[in-house]
Amino acid sequence: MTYDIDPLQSVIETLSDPTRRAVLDLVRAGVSTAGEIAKHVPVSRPAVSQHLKALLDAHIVLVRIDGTRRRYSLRPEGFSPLQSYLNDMWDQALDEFSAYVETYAEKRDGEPK
Amino acid sequence: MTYDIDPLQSVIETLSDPTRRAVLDLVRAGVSTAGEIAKHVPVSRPAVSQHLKALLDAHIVLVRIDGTRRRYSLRPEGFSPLQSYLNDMWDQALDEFSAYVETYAEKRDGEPK
DNA sequence: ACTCCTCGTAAGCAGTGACTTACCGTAAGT
DNA sequence: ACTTACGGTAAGTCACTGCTTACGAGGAGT
Repeated sequence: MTYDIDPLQSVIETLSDPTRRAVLDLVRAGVSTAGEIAKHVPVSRPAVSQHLKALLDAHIVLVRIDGTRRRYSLRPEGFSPLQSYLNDMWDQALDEFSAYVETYAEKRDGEPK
Repeated sequence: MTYDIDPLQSVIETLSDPTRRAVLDLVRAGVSTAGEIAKHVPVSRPAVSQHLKALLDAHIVLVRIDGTRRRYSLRPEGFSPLQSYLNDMWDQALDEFSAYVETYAEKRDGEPK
């Protein structure tokens, strides 16, 4: 991952790896520590650490230090950039649909009662 | 891109490339042909074709053949897997928030009037 | 039929990113 | 103090992917 000033880019990029999503799912499910997560995922513990770092950098996960452990938790606001992006898509779809309905209704038989 | 039976995986993976999102944005904006898109993007025309193929495979874009041209258009339903995934995240956030509110209210002073 | 235009596909290359092993720092328990 | 458990970081490897150039297929117009 290079620099990433763009929040949307970093969120999508981070979510695009399946293993990383698996890690995220475990965090979501309450498995909060790196070692514990590693037991449920087919990669080594350092790999999990690296994924957790990526999730942190994308701001979709939080750490709380707890003695020698680090407890990770979900940070749902982190998904906002992605959600906004999707909303744009849906809006567009709606706009085009209503435009289509309008022209269709007009060209066909004008205003239906 | 390997095989991808998983729709969520293919959508996220496809959206994760910035150039590809730029191509998608142009399609959204009504620039429907490969050659025309290539004029607005800092890569070669074949590169654009490859991106369009990826978008097709992920089912977030459609083609209509029009003589010697191919007109691409947005297919918003293609985003559904991603939207569902996000919804899960938000739901989870809501659940945890209300659980927190409940225990907090209970432990603190019982049911507020 | 010949040319022009549009565009997908093949092949090859270079950069990136997801892993692994090895290592080191640090808190907790005895 | 010593040991044990946790876990982040470094270095190196390998596969993948996004790019380019070169090519070929197929409609449209003359």
